[in-house]
Amino acid sequence: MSVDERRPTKVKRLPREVRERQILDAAVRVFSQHGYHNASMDEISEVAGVSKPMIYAYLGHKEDLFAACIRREATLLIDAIAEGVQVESPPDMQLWHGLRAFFRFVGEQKESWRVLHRQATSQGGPFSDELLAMRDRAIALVDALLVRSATSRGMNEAATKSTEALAAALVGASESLADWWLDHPEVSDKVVAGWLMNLVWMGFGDLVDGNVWTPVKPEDGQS
Amino acid sequence: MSVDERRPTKVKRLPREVRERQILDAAVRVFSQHGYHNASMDEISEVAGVSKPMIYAYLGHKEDLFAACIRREATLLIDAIAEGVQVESPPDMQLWHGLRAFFRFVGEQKESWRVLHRQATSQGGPFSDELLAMRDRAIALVDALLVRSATSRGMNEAATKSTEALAAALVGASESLADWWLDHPEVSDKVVAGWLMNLVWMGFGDLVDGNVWTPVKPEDGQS
Amino acid sequence: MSVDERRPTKVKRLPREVRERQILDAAVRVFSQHGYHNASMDEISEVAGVSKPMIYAYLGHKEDLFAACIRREATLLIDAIAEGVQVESPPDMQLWHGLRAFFRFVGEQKESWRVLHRQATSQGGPFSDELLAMRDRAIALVDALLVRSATSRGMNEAATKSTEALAAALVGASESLADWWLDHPEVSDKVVAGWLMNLVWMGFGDLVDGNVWTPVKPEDGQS
Amino acid sequence: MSVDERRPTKVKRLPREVRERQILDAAVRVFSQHGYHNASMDEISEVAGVSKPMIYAYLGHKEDLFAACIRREATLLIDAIAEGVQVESPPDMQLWHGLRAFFRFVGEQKESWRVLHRQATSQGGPFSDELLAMRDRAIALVDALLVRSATSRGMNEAATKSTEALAAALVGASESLADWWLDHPEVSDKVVAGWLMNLVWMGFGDLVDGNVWTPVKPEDGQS
DNA sequence: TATGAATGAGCATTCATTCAT
DNA sequence: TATGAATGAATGCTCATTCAT
Repeated sequence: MSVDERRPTKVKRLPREVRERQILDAAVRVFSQHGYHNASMDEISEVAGVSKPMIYAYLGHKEDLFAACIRREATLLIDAIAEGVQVESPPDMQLWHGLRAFFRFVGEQKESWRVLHRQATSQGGPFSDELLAMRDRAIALVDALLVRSATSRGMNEAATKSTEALAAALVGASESLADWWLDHPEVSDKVVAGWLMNLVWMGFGDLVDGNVWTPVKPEDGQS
Repeated sequence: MSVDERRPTKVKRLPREVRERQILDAAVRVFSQHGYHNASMDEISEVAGVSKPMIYAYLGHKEDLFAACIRREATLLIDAIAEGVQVESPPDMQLWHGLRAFFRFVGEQKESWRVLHRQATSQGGPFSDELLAMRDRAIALVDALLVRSATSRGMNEAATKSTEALAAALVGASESLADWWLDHPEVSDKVVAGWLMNLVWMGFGDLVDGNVWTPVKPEDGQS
Repeated sequence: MSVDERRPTKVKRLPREVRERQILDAAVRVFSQHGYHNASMDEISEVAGVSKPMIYAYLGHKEDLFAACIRREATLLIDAIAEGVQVESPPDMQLWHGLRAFFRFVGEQKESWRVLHRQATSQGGPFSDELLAMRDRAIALVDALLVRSATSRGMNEAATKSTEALAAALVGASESLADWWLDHPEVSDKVVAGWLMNLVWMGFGDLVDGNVWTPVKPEDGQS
Repeated sequence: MSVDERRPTKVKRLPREVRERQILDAAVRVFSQHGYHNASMDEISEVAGVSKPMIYAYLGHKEDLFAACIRREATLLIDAIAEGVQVESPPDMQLWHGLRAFFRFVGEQKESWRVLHRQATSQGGPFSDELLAMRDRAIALVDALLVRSATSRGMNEAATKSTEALAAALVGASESLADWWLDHPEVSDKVVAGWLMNLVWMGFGDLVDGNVWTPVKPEDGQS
């Protein structure tokens, strides 16, 4: 058996499914390194150990290939988070576990995260649509969490209006913090998640409780 | 035939300074519309009303040109923020005015913002370095603010370690919220800034005060 | 799982002859639709319901395949014409029946005709040789007819020299008229054949009879 | 002067107009040799002594380039014919001079003729439209000639219906005869034109005069 | 100063063709 | 017999960049 693996016949003849995974793996790697535009199909095919025609036959054009990468990685991320969250838990625990799962994913799947965050956010191309949609979904989920939480604590008007915006802010903060964390691996994911949790959850709690910050002199806020 | 025809006004001999501004304006516009890679030097030269060799003579290669755009726009943003902040004010007011200036800038200079946020973040060309440096500077400023604030309120250890990370989170939250706001122009910049201020400042205040969130059951945090 | 599933009827083991016909049919169809170059072996194999390796095994390379198509269809055409012509008849009747058979074939086998006329004429691949040879054969046949006819009516020198050229002209006229006819299906094949017959036969008859057209002023013909 | 021509500066800097002609010349040559599909832009650029980007800048995509070739050559042909024909002459003389001009053109501009006849006729591609249109125009002109002629001689019904078809036949005959002639250069263009003129003009004259050919036994024509 | 003219170099894509099974 | 899997080799096209004027 091991001999077979060491000396593959000149041309490995693998089932489509396997090849597709190989290709996607290579593509994620290359896209994550060079970015969408600077990534060449040649390099991907080389890294995948597969000729270009196979890529086109199985995954389609460059754009399709990229979209497939995004879709796969985004699904992985979402699944990871979903797996972490317990639906029955109170909102804060859900958020907490969601954040932890998120940071764990970022820490373990650096390349996936880079593709998702760096490339797809960039701009243009029909794929960013796909990713922005998933980002919006994440925001909506957080929003729902915030709403539930606020409701249970007695929502006031100020909080009501702001939940969607704050959900967006939280997602952005998570992304940015994830980037920061990649440069500071000495901190554990648990700690990082804790910081963010404090910032956001406590801050939001204050808002809900009517414990709001306002400029000392109201007129200072005038534009 | 006549003297006028031999020296048509078409060939304007403009001072270098003016040409450079024309070119940068055009470049920002085109980069912001198509993204760095899809923007072609041809289109930029056309929009600028200047031939390509001039662009190369004045601003250098495409990368240089892009970096120049980033630099100019980032400087504008930073100046706008700096102008809003009063150095003598207490930390919260500084942050408040900084945020307000930031959102005002985003609202008024949409193209600039798009170039800064979308293009430069995207992929690690040599230019993103430039931008990341400025982003880091912003983070450092916020960090300093947080430190000052925490110090004045009696910093505890938990807060000390976290300031830089939280500054990064805040910057990310601001960016993300700015994007959200561009899709929800019905909200005033003041209100948006207020939301973020509450979230962050109050949350950070809680942290400093030792009023921290922790998982209900500590063991839940185990990975 | 069951025996039936292990030997699905899907894999028909057909005799070579049948497969070849399937393939040729498909090839004629595809070539006639897209032209030689734009026709892809993939599409042919798909239309034929046969995998590509089979095509190569049975009919050889693309060029060979095309040549085989040409040969088959040209043979069909020639047979159709030969069947119409009665060898015993006088030359004019032979030509007449030949033309009729030709137009009938064009009307009934449009795809065959398109392959023969459009594709093969077009470009000097090595296949067009094959077709040009058959075309030359047709011209030679017509030439023989003209010679016989002229001889029987007392050939003069002018006619002698011209028969081969006129045969070529007649073949070209037939082809062109066939194309015209495909766009004017309201005319019957008999009528069309009649027109051409008149034009050519009568004109040739005049020539043989010495009833020739000459420029009014001979010097007009000088170049 | 001659020295300058022998040692051009490394990069000749010619006005656009000149380059376009060079490119078109090369394109006609290459297309005529290899056919549209087998002609590569690389070879054209090489033959033209110009880099590919210039071709694209000046003449556009391959299809556009080909269409430009067709258009130029077709215009040359039509102009050559138009120049030969004297509008005031009687129909037969017009046809005569038209044919003579046509054969002269074919003899002198073999490459042009090959591009026009072989390539464009082939099929598919959006360019053949362009050429077919010009062919139709030629047919229409001949048709008009036939109609005028028939009218002046007392047109009968049989002739009336057939003119358009016969015009198509004549054009096809000319093309085919031109091809034949290219293989038989020993015959003068004048003689060839004379043969065709006789065939067609006399035959058509017979038709107009009611001197028609019919199958000996009418029932022979039944299908 | 200012530009039309020119190109090297690369990239996505496709297709006929052939193994290994 | 029959085919899914695999590729070498082109080819059309684009773009940043630079001369020669």
